[in-house]
Amino acid sequence: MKMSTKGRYAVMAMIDIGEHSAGQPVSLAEIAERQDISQEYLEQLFGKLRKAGLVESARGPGGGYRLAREDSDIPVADIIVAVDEPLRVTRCEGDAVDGCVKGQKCCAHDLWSSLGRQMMYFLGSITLDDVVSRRNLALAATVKQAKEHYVRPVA
Amino acid sequence: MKMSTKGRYAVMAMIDIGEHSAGQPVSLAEIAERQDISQEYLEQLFGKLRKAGLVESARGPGGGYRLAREDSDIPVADIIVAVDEPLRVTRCEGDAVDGCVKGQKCCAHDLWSSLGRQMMYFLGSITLDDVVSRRNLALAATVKQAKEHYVRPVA
DNA sequence: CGAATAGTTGACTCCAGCAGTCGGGTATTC
DNA sequence: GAATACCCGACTGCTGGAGTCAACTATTCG
Repeated sequence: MKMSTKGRYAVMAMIDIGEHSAGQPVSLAEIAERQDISQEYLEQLFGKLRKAGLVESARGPGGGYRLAREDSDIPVADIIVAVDEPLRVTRCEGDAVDGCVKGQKCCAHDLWSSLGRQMMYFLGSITLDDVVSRRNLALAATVKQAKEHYVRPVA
Repeated sequence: MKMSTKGRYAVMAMIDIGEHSAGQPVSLAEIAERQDISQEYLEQLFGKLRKAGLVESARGPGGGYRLAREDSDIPVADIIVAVDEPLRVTRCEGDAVDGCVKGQKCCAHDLWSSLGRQMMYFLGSITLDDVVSRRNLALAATVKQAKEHYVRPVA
């Protein structure tokens, strides 16, 4: 899991499309203007988003990008994963037990993978649509369960 | 919220102390050896951990560090926060609406702060003791609730 | 006392990766 | 065929993390 402005920008741009595309594709110039992100940078990001199949492009005048699927069908996690490179495996990362500590799984290994999973689940369960159509959020009640599940594994 | 090997190392080291300290302080040399982290780097980290009041030090021969509190009383979150600097505010971070987009709160703002909170809650609810005394974990059931709370805010 | 141990501090180097830019493409529309 | 807008790769600057080094201070123990 990784979070940078890259991922943030991508999500913002996707939301922008969701909000302003009325069937018509939305040009990067518009997005750049509205979201205050340089167009050149957006081009980079949208290259990846397109390859990931999250958006479709239309060239020529009147062209731009449109969402490949319903916004209620695009989890935020997909966007992040598409633009943020799969961070290099530093010691203890992902599910593989590559070089944790002396070839063995380090004592905190499960903690990190659990955290990563937690984040992915969270961002995977929230769609573009969710982000657009809501304001003020709070979550708290889930905490206790989170701990329960960590301490006394289900599997 | 930020995650780097810094935070990981710190947690590993703290666990190491928790496991090997039988009343006696544990020296950095030992930890460095067992966890395969350079001692010089550990020195840096422990400087912060000490200032944060998470460990106590004893100098001289036979010296080292010991946990300032019971391991069941040290949430992982505290450790991370102690060593990972409070990341600089890039555009849209923390709770402040500094420079999101043109002075206004950007459309994804709540999403990020919610994610950060989610991580903090998770790591804040897990103590050193939890990490040590468990294996294989899974959490999943919390996801649905997380989404509920995001989409239909309680407050 | 003095030597060995081990924490304390601050400055320093190295480098991957992010943020952002530029220039030249190619497809499409009108 | 001109304007629009996506497409692509290369390039730059720089921050911050990872790790090193050296000199210092406090404590123990013989």
